[in-house]
Amino acid sequence: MAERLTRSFFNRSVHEVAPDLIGATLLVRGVGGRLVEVEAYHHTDPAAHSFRGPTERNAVMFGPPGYAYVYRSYGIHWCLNFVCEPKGSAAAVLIRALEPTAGLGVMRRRRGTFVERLLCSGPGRLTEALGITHRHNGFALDAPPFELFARQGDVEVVSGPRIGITKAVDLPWRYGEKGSRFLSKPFRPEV
DNA sequence: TGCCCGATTAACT
DNA sequence: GTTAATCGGGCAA
Repeated sequence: MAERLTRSFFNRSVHEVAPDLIGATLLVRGVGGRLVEVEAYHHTDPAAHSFRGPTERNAVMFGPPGYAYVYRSYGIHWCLNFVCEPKGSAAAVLIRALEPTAGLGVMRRRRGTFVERLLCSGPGRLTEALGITHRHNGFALDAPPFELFARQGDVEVVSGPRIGITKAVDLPWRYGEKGSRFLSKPFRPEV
């Protein structure tokens, strides 16, 4: 079995952690799969929730690494982040897509679709499929209901601009598995 | 208190 | 390609 990711895994630069998460396995109560797409955010980054300092919503981002930051998006969806870097950096990785490997039936029921590639291909879809809500905000990532396992074998990681933001749009802080069918959007082919 | 808008998605044309 | 759904956060007043 793959090695479990501990909190020390997250106590590094968000730009080291983000690509290292590609290919790792995330389970929530046994439901989940291989991460194929994430984005990095940092307090010096105008697109980050933490850019303007701590607030009630983003408090977890300012805490220690290895915890889940969950926020409401567009009044409709939940989005899951992993807090990174030493306490105070206010850096986090947005979990955008995964390749389903466990609990497919549960995910289909929660999502209301049988199309496998639409189960977890997008941050809002992923949280719906895994049953993640605001209740998970502030939870440790190395304790139930979360389980995280390091990737096994080689994974080809590509990067590019982040999706759905209007500030710092050119920073290539989106990371994903090259060629995965489970990305929320394809990466622009390298020149 | 009021107003604008967003780390999205699905259903349209 | 365009747009409605839906609502809390953050900031101006």
